[in-house]
Amino acid sequence: MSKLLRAYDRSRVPLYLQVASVMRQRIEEGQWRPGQKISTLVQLEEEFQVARVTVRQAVDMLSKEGLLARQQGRGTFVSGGAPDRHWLRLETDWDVLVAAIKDNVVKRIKLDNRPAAPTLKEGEGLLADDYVFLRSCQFRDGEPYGLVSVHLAKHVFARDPHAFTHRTALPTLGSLMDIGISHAHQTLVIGGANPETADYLRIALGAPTAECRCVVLDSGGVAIYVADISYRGDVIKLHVDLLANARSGSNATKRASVIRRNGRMQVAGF
Amino acid sequence: MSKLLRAYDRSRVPLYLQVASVMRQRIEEGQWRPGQKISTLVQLEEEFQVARVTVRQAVDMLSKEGLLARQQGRGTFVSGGAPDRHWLRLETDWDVLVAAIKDNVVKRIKLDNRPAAPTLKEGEGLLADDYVFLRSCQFRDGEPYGLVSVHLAKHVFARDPHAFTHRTALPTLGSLMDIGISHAHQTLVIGGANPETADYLRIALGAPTAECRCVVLDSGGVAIYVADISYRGDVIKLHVDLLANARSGSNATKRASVIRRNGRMQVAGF
DNA sequence: CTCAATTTGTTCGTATGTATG
DNA sequence: ACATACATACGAACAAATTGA
Repeated sequence: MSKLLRAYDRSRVPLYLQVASVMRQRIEEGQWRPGQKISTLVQLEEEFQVARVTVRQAVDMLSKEGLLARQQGRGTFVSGGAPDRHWLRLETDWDVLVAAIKDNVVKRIKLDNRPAAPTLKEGEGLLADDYVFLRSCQFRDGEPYGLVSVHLAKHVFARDPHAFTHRTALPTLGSLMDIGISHAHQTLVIGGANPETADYLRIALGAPTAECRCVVLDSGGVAIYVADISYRGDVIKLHVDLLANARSGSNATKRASVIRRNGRMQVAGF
Repeated sequence: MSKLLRAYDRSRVPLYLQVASVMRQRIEEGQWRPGQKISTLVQLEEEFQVARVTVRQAVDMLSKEGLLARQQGRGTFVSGGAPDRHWLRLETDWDVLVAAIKDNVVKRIKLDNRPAAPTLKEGEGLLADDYVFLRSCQFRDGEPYGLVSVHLAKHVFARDPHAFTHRTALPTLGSLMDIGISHAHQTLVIGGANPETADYLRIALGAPTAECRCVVLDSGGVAIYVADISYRGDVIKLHVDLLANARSGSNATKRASVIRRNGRMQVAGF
């Protein structure tokens, strides 16, 4: 059995769509360049180990998308380059992050049912007395790309309700200088869109998303800001300077000693 | 038309699998807790706007996975908590990263065709004269989770061929103290498995992956290490301390001024 | 104990989409 | 273009187990 058929058994996505995805990927990566003649149907049949009609179905799709063009008797050609993806850069530093998102355009979402408090995991601090729940959708060119749910401690929200409801919360939070911030972290995992997220972001159910969680603790260890953000998986890009800390002069060996192998947790570079 | 059917139009993944995914997510998130009775088939029919048989197919799947248990006349129950995913922590600091992966177990892959040199993008330095290409697959409990392709400058490789072929390259590189490292960065985007990656990682074609690229430049700005890594998307987790830099004492406002809005690039927290 | 309501289990028939040769 | 096979999805009817009045 061929690689592809084994993969098909694992996925249940129609074969012609899988073949189309691989071909689209080749165009996006520049492996197949604009104007270039791609392999013949016979070659593609052999490579993907599928019937001719299946290859044709895949090529049909990409033709309709405007990526390929067929000419009877000549072959199939790449008609245009794929548009740029991964335009959204994710930041990993408080100051850069806050400065960067302070002008972001968002659309508030009205809520039917407001969850009272966030559910905090271990290491995410203590619950505040009361929270305000804010929700918004982020747009670019009229296209939604991020769905943001924020729990903001009520006593912090009360400091400047107008700013918190009309602008992104994090910069506003940063501008309240007298609130001591003892801790701020973010986590990211890759997930799949649930029905609600899929609907807001206008993507397929189960389409890959970046699930981000940002938690800010005040000087008393109370979680004053807890955000859960779902980004479309295809627009984000993360960039990390591995030597940023080393350059800023802290002790390298000391930091390296922080590593723990807690249970089955494992660590890797990315 | 319901949200789900609109989403179905966008995805072409079988409906029963989509329904199963949503239910699995609810169990993983704790929205449906172990022992709890979940909604009846009739309720699920209405919620997802699908036929009874389709709901049953989804429940069947999760039963086989051991997440749900059905009892005729009583209902369907959550049998156990979902196992912890996201066990692979991605590191964002050179020292921590190097120390952490130095004992990783990998399996070298024999190569048919060795690409001569990496393709460098802007800002990834200058090409070295010659490269050695190494490829390996990372395992945990006999399950593959990462596929690593490394271009290593030949003159660096020649310093300790045995170490570079038998251990992970990055720690070995770090141990060669006289090689000045001027720059090291990583990028991450979310991608989908191509046929080759899907085969090595034993995942579905197009299944979400974390596509990581790590580039190390020597003091002359030459790219001596270029790694392209594909991780299974479902096992990784990224954790970033937003205040790490602030704590190490560098000037916050100075760093914030680094932000550029180059073209249509946009920035966000995650 | 019986009865009715609830809930899952099973099995028709039908239609459509996918994939092969 | 055609015949064939299989998977997906629907709706509907009926069977079997559980529960509580």
